[in-house]
Amino acid sequence: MHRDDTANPRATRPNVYDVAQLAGVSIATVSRVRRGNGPVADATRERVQAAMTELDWQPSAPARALAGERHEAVGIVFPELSGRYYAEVIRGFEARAVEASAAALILAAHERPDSEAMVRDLAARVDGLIIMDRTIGDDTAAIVERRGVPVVLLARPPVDDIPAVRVENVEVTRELTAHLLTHGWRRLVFLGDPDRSPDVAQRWRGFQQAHADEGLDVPRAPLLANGYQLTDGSAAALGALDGADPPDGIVCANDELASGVYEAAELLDLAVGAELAVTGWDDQPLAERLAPPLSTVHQPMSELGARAAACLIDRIEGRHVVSETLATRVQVRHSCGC
Amino acid sequence: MHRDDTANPRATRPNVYDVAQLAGVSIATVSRVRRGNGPVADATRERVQAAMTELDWQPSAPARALAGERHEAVGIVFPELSGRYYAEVIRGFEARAVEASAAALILAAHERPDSEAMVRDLAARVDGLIIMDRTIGDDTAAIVERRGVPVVLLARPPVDDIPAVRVENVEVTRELTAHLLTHGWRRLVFLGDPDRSPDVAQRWRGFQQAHADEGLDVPRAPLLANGYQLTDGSAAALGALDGADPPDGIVCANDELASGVYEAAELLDLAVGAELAVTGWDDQPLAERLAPPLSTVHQPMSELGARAAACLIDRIEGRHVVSETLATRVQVRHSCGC
DNA sequence: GCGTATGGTGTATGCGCTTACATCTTCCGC
DNA sequence: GCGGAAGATGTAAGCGCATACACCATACGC
Repeated sequence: MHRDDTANPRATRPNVYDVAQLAGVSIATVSRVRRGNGPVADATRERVQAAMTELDWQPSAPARALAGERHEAVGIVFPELSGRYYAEVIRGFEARAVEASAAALILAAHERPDSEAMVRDLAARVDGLIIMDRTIGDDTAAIVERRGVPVVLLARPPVDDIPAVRVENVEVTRELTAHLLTHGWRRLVFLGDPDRSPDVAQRWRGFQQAHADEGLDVPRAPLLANGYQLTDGSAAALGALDGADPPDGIVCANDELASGVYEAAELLDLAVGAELAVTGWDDQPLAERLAPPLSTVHQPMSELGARAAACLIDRIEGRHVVSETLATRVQVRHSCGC
Repeated sequence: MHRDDTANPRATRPNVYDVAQLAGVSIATVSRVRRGNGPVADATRERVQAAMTELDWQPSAPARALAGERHEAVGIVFPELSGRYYAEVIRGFEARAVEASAAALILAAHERPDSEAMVRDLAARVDGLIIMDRTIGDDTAAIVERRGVPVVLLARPPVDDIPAVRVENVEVTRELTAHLLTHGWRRLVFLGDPDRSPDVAQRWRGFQQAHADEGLDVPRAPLLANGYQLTDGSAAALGALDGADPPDGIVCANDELASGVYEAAELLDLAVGAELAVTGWDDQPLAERLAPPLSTVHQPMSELGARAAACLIDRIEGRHVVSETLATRVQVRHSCGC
């Protein structure tokens, strides 16, 4: 025996040896019963199961991972957990992970300077990793992948052999912008920072293309906000609307920014929908509740996380997967004047 | 050597032996360099570090956990990840966990039938566990604790030796309700299910006590909703407002339900604030944006998660901790008629 | 009746790391 | 000049599990 059996067995967590001893079998049999593989006589199985219950034994996850080379865990790296979008993505991710009986690890890369190291540490404790948005560089993703941990990119472009799950951004923003332009709004600005998110970069491109399509001057620079929260939107909008040559329409990179624009418009006594067009992105429940109801783009947020998780699990299990683009659609309400 | 060195070393992840061999030292020295403990000559340290970098070595988390008996990971179990409240709590939790350089595991217990087993499985791969709200029973929490995994309860009452982190619910709801009553609203109902959440149960109690304080009939039953989303609120409110003896004020268990009540009021052509008082709970950013701005109770959502994580880490490191109750405050806006 | 599948079980090794302990140098004090 | 402390490094024994392989029955073939 590997341990002093005269000591109080309750002083520490039970292990296979304890169960085996109590059931009067070897650890191999205990393992076979637990895993449900290999042949075991019915009577033996019952004895072992009784022992497991009696000792309240739960196998050590690290030990299993070490012996079996599988962590039964997946991780997701995202920039931050503020705003509904990320919460929904993580919700979808977690649900799919649990369905595959894998533990779900999360890491908010934030603007943390050591995020690359943290990601690599995370990679050492999962079977696969989802890397989302503007968090860490493609090179780190490649390193993780090279180390044998499959990666799926989320809301960013695929690289080399690493597949990505994204939503359609360009065409739908083009359509949305065209909608505004054909309804007579002419001095549109785009609110969001293309440099800080691949998604936003694509939306900005769609916004520009719509102008080109109509033969209009193509906007050269977006209106930048400090972040993607309501207050960021109101601050940026206030500056633009109160300045020289104010816009008559603001295409926002998400719904929270749009809410901020509403706030700014209210302060400046501008009627949204009549004097100022505003559009969002995400189609959160709140979009419908704003006054006037917000025209926006619907994207399947939780499904995005779920699909990425599904792809990741496929990769872990050795199946070949390809990049996916999930559909989005313009959701017209009244903030565009309709 | 434990492995066939003629094989391509890149075919598998490098381990301590590879690093040790490359640096010309023993694995003990490699470990010492990595952990930064024990005495190591400067020259040796540099050689080892160079080897680690060259091989791009990341120690196996399971192996470390198995040898060191520490997972360097903490987990949180919550009922669901819909709604801002849970997202914020998890945000605070994750931030604090990472600060303590622990990985963050999440598990949505949902209404999953096997959630108890899932929690026990989760408990086998963390150093400590936060159990939130109505997820799993106290008995399972006790089992986890008895197995040597410290538990901190979140938004539910402490039991035995398991500390809890909560917000103040009773007094503040009493104050909020009294505010409504003294402003002339008389036929108040409480919207939420006390049986499904300890927090809501306390809020319901505060609601009742306010009536008793004023010498009024104490409401005997709350208005139940199917969940805590906007649509749940509107459905429930629609039924109540459209029935016999409609209420003139609705005290909601969270802001999303209150938004739903707004929707119902709109459908029935009732002016919130004038003909119908509505209050929420959470004080989400959206509360301020509703028309009229929502009177609600402010609670420190992300701090709740952060404090729980801090307590958990204290417990893991052997420090004694006591239960905490975080302060809340009534945030009067206009939906109560003020 | 003996050889041989086959089901049931045990033994022993390895997963990659930490660490107590052993070993071997230096270098200092007297 | 010698004993011994202190520094530097190596050796080996686990941590708890999975599993290849060995082993022992029994049952069946002919």
